[in-house]
Amino acid sequence: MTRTSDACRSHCPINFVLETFGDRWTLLIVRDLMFKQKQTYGGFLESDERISTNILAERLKRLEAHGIIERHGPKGQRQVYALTAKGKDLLPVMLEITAWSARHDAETNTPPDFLPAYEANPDDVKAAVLAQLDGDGADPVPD
Amino acid sequence: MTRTSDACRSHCPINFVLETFGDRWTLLIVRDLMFKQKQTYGGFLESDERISTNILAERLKRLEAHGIIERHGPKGQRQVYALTAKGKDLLPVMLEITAWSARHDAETNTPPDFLPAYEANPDDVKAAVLAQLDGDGADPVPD
DNA sequence: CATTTTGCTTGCAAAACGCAAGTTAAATCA
DNA sequence: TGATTTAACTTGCGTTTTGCAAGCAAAATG
Repeated sequence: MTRTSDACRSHCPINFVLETFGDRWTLLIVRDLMFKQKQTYGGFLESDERISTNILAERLKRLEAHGIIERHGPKGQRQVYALTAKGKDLLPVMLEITAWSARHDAETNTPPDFLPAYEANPDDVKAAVLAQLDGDGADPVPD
Repeated sequence: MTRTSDACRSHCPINFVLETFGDRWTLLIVRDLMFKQKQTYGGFLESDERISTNILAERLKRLEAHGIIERHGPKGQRQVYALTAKGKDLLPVMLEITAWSARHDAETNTPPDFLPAYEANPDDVKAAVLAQLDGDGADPVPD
């Protein structure tokens, strides 16, 4: 088990996000919560990248400790995970990452209409994701 | 030495950046190149987070292999590193990361005037960074 | 031309990862 | 209602990655 409160290396803003998200798995959980309507342990496990169970359990604890997600449900029982306000606030970062990959990965999963729509009006795309996160039945987003 | 071409886990755009930047060090090198006018091995070593020499050498190779940076200089001799167009194109991601940390890290190094300026006019901030990268003597940026 | 600095490699212990196999409790079903 | 399946984790263990320290060769400096 890793320490939950890493002695922070600096308060550089880039380093600050690396202290929480600087590994190959953590951001995929945020992606699943933000874009893929997944909110259970089993849901995260099913994702294409095949996270292993011990890593997933540890990352969920870390994300909760950092105030990015919260878990709901009686203890010892099935949990439902959700992004906190701080977690939802990562949306602009996630969308810029998506846009960068759309520009530079020839084989990206991102649908071809995402990039022009996002560049023309980023706020509309953000609003659509947030609306869906806060629970309407609108269309899914990026990838 | 790690394999330079990781079998990619998926072409999800979030995962795509993780394949290159999903560790605790790689993005710090991009930060140094983009915001701190560092472009040598020794410069990167001096940063607050204290990267070790073997990790730095390996990450520079990886970044070059992924087309994010290029090295200039006769082989075997002192190299000067610079961001490629693909690397510079990470600027929007870097600025959104900076903004998120400025909002959520109470002890952030980011100067207090960055956030309002960036939110009021992100394009001006981007233009200022790019101008400096492409070599004028303007004011430094975020932290 | 001796000394220091720079750019990187090597070795090794410690930590993190990733697969597989448990374990425990809830939901489903006969 | 008792048996079976499913979901949510935990544990063990071999492999990979990290991170500290030391080494080394070439260039810069004195």
